[in-house]
Formats: sequence, C-alpha cells, structure tokens
Amino acid sequence: MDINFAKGTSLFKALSDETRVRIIHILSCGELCACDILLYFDLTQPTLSHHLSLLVEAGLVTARSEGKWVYYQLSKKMFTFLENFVKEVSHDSDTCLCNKSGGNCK
Amino acid sequence: MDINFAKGTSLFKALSDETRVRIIHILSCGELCACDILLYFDLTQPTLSHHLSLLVEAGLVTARSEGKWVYYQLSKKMFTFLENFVKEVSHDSDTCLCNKSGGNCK
DNA sequence: TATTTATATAGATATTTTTCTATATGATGG
DNA sequence: CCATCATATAGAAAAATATCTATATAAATA
Repeated sequence: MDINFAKGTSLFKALSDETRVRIIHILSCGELCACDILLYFDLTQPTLSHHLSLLVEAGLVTARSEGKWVYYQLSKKMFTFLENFVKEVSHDSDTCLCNKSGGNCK
Repeated sequence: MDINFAKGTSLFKALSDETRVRIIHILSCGELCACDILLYFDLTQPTLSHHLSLLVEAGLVTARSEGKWVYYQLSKKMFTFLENFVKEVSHDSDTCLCNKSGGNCK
C-alpha cells in the first residue's frame, strides 16, 4: 500500500491559505451556502468563489445546488484521509522510503 | 482556547510541496544529514537546502550541526500539533466560528 | 596550508497564486 | 419578461514560490 504523496500534498496545498482553513472551520458544524460563508470574510464574492472552487477541486468540500444557492459541506471522508496521511507520512513505519531504496538511516 | 489559524496554516503551507512531504517521510525513521536526503531527489543541493530551511522555519523539522554535517529530524511535537489542528478545524465543536459570531448555520 | 566536502546564500527567471473589477449565467419573483 | 439575487468566469496586476547557476562559508583532510 504505497503512500499517495500527490493526493496528500494536494490537500495540504488546498489548505495552505488561511482563508480556506477558516472556511473549513466555518463548515465544520454543517453545510452553508456561499453567500452565508461570505459574511465571515472581508473578501469579494469572486475571490471567495475561487477559494471554494479550490476546496471542491481538492475534494475537501462538496457542493450541492439548490435553487439559486450552492451549499457547501465538508467531505468527512477526505478529512479522514488527511488525518491518516499526516500520520502515515510522519510516523516511523516500514513504508518509509529509506527502507525501500537502500538508504542508510536504519 | 482559540484556534491558532496562522500557525496551522503555516504548517499546511510548509507541506504544500510534494518534495517537502517526501522529505518528511524520509525523516520519519530518524535523523539524516542533508547530503543523504539529497540522494532521494533529482534536485540541486541549493534547492534541497531551500526546502529544508522552509521546513525548519515552519518548525516541522529541527536541524543539528555536527562537524561539517547538518542533521535534520522531525519535530514530533509539531506533528502532534498538526494532527490536533486538522481535527480541531474540521470536526464539529463549540469552537466553531459560526457559534461565536452569530451565524445561522446551527 | 591548500584542497575537498557539506551546506548556505545571492540573484535571476519562470511559474503559480491571490486578489481585484467587470461581466456572464442561471434561477426567482414581481 | 424584466429585474434581482446568487454564483461563476474572464482577464489583469501584484506578490509569492520553486528552481537554477554561481559563489560563499566553514569544517575536515591530505
């Protein structure tokens, strides 16, 4: 079971902006439409829309259209993946690259 | 106990590059000097040095000089912080911003 | 002491990212 | 069917990032 570095890194990249991390937090208690999320920020609507689309593209957030609104919600599955990825990558184990490619660190 | 968004985001930013995530993984089984880490990558020495300094600056990795070598090691403390931060930010709780600032999502 | 080895720094360039304004799309309601 | 509201897209500008080559520093060794 190889570590999926590209996928894990793409999640970190999606979370490498404080606005997006705050969006995640705001969504942690349930789904919200974009216009409600906007109230928490001093940003223009297109800028928020861009941040939301990056989060959706990364798979951390899902979007659901209803009437003229789009409701955004956290993907629990992806956050579970992220939690596991952080551990997988940073905890000592036999998946470590140094064991695979003949390094001398062990 | 407010969430430290700036600190958490800075960790995500430090991990938003696949090379740096791979460095973390390579260090997961113990400390290594920069020249040994370099063997795992197709990068120039200054580029790796730059990535290492970003990881150190973020606090995810510590550096220890010995002779002409610099040994790099993961900061377990910071990875524990990161694991907790991911949960804090994404799990429903009374620290959610929407509860604090009169939002209507609950 | 001169050379080699390990690492860092400086400076340049190409790419990516963040944000904005302006505009388009698409649903709702009068 | 026209105006309004929610959202997305286009395009531009400024800032940040990743990478390289060249060079500096500093320790070890011949």
